[in-house]
Amino acid sequence: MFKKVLIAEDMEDINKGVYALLTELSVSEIQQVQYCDDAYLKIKRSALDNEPFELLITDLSFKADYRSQTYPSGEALVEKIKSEFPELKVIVYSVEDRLPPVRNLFNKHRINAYVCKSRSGLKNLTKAIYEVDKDTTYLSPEVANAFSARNDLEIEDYDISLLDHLSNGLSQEEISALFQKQHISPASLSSIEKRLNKLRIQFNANNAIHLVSLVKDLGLI
Amino acid sequence: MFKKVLIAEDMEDINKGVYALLTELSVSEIQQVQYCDDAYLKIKRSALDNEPFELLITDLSFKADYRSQTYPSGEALVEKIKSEFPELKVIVYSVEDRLPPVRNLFNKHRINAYVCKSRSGLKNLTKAIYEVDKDTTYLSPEVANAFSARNDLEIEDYDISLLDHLSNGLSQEEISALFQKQHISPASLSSIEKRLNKLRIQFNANNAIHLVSLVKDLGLI
DNA sequence: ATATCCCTTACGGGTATCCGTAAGGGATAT
DNA sequence: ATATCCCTTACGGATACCCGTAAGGGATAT
Repeated sequence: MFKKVLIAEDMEDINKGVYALLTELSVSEIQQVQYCDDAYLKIKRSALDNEPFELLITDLSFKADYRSQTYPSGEALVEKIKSEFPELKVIVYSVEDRLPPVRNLFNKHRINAYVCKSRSGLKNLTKAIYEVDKDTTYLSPEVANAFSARNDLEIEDYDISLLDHLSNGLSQEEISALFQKQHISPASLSSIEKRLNKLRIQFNANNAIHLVSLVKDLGLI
Repeated sequence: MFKKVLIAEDMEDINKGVYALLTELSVSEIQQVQYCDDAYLKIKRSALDNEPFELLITDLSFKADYRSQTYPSGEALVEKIKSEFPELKVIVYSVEDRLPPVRNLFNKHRINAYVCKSRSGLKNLTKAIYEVDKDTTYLSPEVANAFSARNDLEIEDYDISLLDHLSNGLSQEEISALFQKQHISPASLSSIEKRLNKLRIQFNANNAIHLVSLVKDLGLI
């Protein structure tokens, strides 16, 4: 079982709950932080001291306050950590239960487990810790079909960026120009129109506004 | 100080934290539920038994699970409670820190206090309990300017419904027809265009998609 | 080499939206 | 009563978006 674990979670009470859980699992060294930047510093320091953490349990959303942060979100922290310390296991523990963001964490950042905060969050977190200790991954039941069921159809990064630009106020013509400059293909206005048409059908959207509204709710952008 | 308090919060650990806090404040009777429907039933029952609750502390978002609920959210619960038991004090305790939803809770449902879950959430919750006990309202510092500062300019219900219809995929023409049927004025296509133009300027939006995207992020719809 | 398929692009017509102008109507002030 | 102001509505042109068709080009198969 893990000996040295770091908890990154801004809310005191939850942080305490996780701490209590780890104590029950007889983890000998548990450290807690309420800011992502502190998490990074602690991990960095412990690595330099040759006493590295074995597991990071982190939330996704951290309330911003007067302290400005290099890593404002759990995702930013995970990205940095996993690129610099790929051997450090990471469990994300968050209320987010939309599938695309969860899938992203596994695909892009190679996290080891995802647990939804919920009525039985701590129970699932326990399972996750055991699984990750055994070098397997774990997915909370709430988001179990993040991969298995082809729940939302195949959406490529291209589509995401297209929708993102749209939601940020760019016209289709501007997006076309932008893609041309960035050498992203397809870039023609016609292709963009076609792609958006495909997406509208896929998501049963009446028009572009509806489409963007839907994918925002789904957490795709 | 309150003697009989109900906590409605789906997450176990937070529920426990609030319970502990109330115990410290020597509230004699504390009951806890993890579903809004249970909260309503308990309140109803206690009223019938002539031993009514004096205070409800509730979250806003409750994770949906296999149990289908009449009141799926804290807001739905609060609306029902405040209409049926207006004398029951209500404190909302949630992570939501966008101003419009918070303002709505006070304006539409006459809640007594709003506390943001955050690093110092429990401290603020304590303050809120004291204030509400003294028959005053309380607002968490994170959302203190929900009323004072004219933070987002004057947005009427008309605008909200307009933007909501837009985000649900209706064309401006369809919205015009709908408003005509509902005898909502102004209903003409021209007026709707004008209103949207005003909103675009107000929110610095490039186009309608951008506008809807922005107001969604702000929590207006 | 030719055929076939798929993707990208170009084009054109129809529709929705954007935007300015102006007419009508109600409320209030003079 | 008249003038003024404000809101609603109508209209028309410009632009953006929607949608179908078709041409070109690369990859693979025959």
